[in-house]
Amino acid sequence: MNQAAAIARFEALASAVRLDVYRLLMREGPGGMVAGEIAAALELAPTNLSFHLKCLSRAGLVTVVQEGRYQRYRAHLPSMLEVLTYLTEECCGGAPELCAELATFSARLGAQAGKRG
Amino acid sequence: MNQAAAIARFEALASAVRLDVYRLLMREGPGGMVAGEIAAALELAPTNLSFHLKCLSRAGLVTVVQEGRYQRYRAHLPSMLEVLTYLTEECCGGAPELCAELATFSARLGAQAGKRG
DNA sequence: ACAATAATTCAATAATTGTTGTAGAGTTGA
DNA sequence: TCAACTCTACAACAATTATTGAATTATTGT
Repeated sequence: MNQAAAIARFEALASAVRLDVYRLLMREGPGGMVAGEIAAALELAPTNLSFHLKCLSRAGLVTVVQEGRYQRYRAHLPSMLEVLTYLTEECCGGAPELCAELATFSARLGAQAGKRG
Repeated sequence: MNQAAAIARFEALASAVRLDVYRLLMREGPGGMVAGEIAAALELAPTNLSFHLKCLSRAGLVTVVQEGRYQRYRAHLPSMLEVLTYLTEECCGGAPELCAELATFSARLGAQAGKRG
């Protein structure tokens, strides 16, 4: 993961609308939601939601698949794992035992992400 | 943790300068760095660095303590834990076993944060 | 083919954020 | 007290981001 990709993901979550959308999709889990459902749940204008969904998907934080005339969105856990790994790379140069714990945590989140797709 | 605080933290990391600073402080670990050292390491103008450090500290991602005429900055792990918890609250409503794994991960990062202060 | 539905793209406007230079507040050591 | 040093506060300019409405693309069912 490079710096530009990490910034795109932080920018994506640095907006009230997008943070609400992402957390909603997190709560919804593997089933995901179609755009209209998200708009109804958060009371957003379709145009505005579309703008923010595109931002989230371009950042890699959510995935989209077309279902007929609907677009189904899902939170994408592996991309969050990548961000956390990027943040904590070479962490605690003077205290390597802490880094071992981070590695363990990453492995756990990674295993979970595998189940979600 | 509320939405506004979470947004402040994502905004804080959604800038190349601040992301570099945060990762540098992460690598440096508990010892932290004074502003001048950070400026030298990243080749930043003092005024500009000060602006970004304030943003990071107001967001709670770094801590500052005064040491004589120096200001020492350190990455603050508990605030990162809070953000992750906020993101994954009520995660995977339809698959509770995944949430159990997230709880485990949070506990681990929490224990680590305790050592760092 | 047609009308209805779902979602996006585009263009215009409003609002926010980043960078730079100058000045100033606090600390140190003689 | 004075000069040197570290860092921050303020103001001005440049650049980016968010929201809205109208129009467009694509799909469904009759």
